[in-house]
Amino acid sequence: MDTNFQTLFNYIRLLVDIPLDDQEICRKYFKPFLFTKNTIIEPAGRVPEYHNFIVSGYIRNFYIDEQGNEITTDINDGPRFFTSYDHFMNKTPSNENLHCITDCELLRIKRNDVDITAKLGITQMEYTVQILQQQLEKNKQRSIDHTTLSAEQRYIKLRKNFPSIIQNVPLNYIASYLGINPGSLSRIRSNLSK
Amino acid sequence: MDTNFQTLFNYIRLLVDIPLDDQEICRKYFKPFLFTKNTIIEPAGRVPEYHNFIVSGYIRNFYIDEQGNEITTDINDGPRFFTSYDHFMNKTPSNENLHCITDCELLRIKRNDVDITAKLGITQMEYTVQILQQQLEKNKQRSIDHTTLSAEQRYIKLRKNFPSIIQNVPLNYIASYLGINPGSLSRIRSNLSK
DNA sequence: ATAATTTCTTGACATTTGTGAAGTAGTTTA
DNA sequence: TAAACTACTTCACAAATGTCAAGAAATTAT
Repeated sequence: MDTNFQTLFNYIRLLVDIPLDDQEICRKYFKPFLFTKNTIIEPAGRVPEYHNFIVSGYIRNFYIDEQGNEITTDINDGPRFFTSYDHFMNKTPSNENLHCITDCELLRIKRNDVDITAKLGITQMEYTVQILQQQLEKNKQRSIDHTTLSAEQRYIKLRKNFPSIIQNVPLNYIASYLGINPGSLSRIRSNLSK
Repeated sequence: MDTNFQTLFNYIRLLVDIPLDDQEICRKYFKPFLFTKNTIIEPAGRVPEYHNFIVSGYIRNFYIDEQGNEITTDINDGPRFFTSYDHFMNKTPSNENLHCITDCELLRIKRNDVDITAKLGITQMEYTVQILQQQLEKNKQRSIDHTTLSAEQRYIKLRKNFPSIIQNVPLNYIASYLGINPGSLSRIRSNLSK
């Protein structure tokens, strides 16, 4: 009994039906992986090799800026798909690293296999467009949050929407993701707990 | 001789070829509109009726927050497609108003007609996905800019990339878009000019 | 041209957040 | 268990930005 794929199918079913045939295709092309904490599963500078589904664990995207600082641009936990979408689809080298913050269980499908399975049915295309739209909406909301909310409000919102991230991800990654200095974030946290 | 459509075709050709047949379809379904300054072409609360191509002029998206403040979330000038993408595609009521900052020449296609023309060819689907990806990338970059750049740096970047927006759009809209208080933006501008 | 309106700037002061160093606590490794 | 490392907090001070009111400048309407 493979709970990885059950997790995957349950997640997909949130948006679309997934016929048995398609489940078989998934089982054929998605491969389970187990990564330990601090593994870089896709390095910057290369075209992403895989489309990833997080079964469990926490993964961040980060890049190195001109001053050599790590900038965390995204943090995700399972169950969820994630990838450097634009680079994955355009086959251009990504500027981002994908980093396992904790031990992670993934299901991964190779780029080429995505092209193959895409020809098998319209369902996948529809699903892909929906995922793209979700991602678009997420990025848009994030940019609005960062233009309209204070550092404290951004932290409160993250804590409310993703409490498990606060509990499982080191605060300096969270600080970078929120665009707040780690010291300032610490101060904000201590103010809030009074 | 219709310069509106020449502008449209030239813009599309930046990404894909556009056969004569498809040009005819465009001429059939896209309708020219002329709006005067300060017209709201799509109000918040409704499902967007049109997909828009700006031939000339400046348009912003804005919504009203809980405190009654106008928040400008996007500013576009021609030539360019623009829409409240997620609401347009999902047929859900938008929370955003589309506001002509200046007199605007548009080409518009109705939602239903997009569905019709989509069935006519794969080119449009490919083009749509590319536009979606562009939009996704733009939103992502914007959120990164707002987490990593100071107010002054954001203004400098906008001025560099879109000098015509600085010259043609009132600064309080720009300030809102950049997430800067209008007074602070004025100070930043005066510091820069020294 | 005058008035009315909108847009932009300026200034004093408040608040938020950044900076960098130091120190504490917790966790991992040997 | 000790040592090493990582994560987190705290502090004093600096810098950036917000707030709000007043007024100047520019634009639009009468």
